[in-house]
Amino acid sequence: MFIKIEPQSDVPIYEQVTRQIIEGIARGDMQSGDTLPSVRNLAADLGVNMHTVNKSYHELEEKGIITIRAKSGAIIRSTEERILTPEQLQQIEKNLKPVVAEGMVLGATVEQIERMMKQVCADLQIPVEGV
Amino acid sequence: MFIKIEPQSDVPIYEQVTRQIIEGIARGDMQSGDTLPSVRNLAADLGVNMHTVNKSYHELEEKGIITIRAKSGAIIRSTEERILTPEQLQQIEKNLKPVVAEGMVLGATVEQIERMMKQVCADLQIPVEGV
DNA sequence: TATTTGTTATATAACCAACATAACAAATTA
DNA sequence: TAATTTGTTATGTTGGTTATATAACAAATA
Repeated sequence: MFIKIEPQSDVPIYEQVTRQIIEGIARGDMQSGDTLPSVRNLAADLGVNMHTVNKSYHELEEKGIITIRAKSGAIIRSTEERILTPEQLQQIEKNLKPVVAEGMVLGATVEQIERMMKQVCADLQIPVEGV
Repeated sequence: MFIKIEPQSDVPIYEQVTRQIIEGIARGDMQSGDTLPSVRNLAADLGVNMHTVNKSYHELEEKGIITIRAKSGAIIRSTEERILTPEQLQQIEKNLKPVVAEGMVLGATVEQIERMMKQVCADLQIPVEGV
């Protein structure tokens, strides 16, 4: 798989797994309907504990990104199933706020931050008009 | 002061303090050259421990936002002193990435996320062209 | 001089991250 | 059907972080 763990990061391992799976889906490495590797397989692959991966999968389920079928496997939900709720939109905005605020206080302009956002989108290979 | 602590948030108290001070500066509630309250005063004000606020101040210093003068006080650095280093820009982009990626996977469009970013800027009362 | 300041030190309690091991029961596969 | 694989649950341990409390120090300030 495409996941790389940085053991001495301040980001917890289970969070690293969660983020990189999300980025993998955004990038198109994985599609709706695809099955994630079993928690044991991925854990062995990454050299981490089974429960660490399991925690990540449940975080993904809580975010509404995958469906875990007990004793069967984890499946990436289709985009149709993933309807953006107002709560999710609010959550994204809540996550965005401290990042933007810090950037501004450090002296970044709105234009710079917008440029960075487009750069991130480009990294995720998401088509943006004008990129 | 303008800081409100949510004790049962999953965000640590010292992190809440850090973020709200950053937002306060971005919003213009505090300006460059202003002195932050002493760690003891702010701690008493918020009903938290001295060391919790102290940790927050040192986080702000590490981010390059304030200067702590030993046995004197903490001062908000001027925008001129705060020159955006490439490392800082990269850090902002690194912080931005998981938020944007999650939004996209949940079904948000680039336009929606850009709109949210402008909303955040508006909350921070930062003038953006066309707002 | 007395007060206020950040600093440093020590100690404690609670919680979280991560690991290890084991067993269970349902789903899948051979 | 039998063996394997699956997520689930349980228990325990280790290490680190968060947050508190208390105390003392030395420099800056009033």
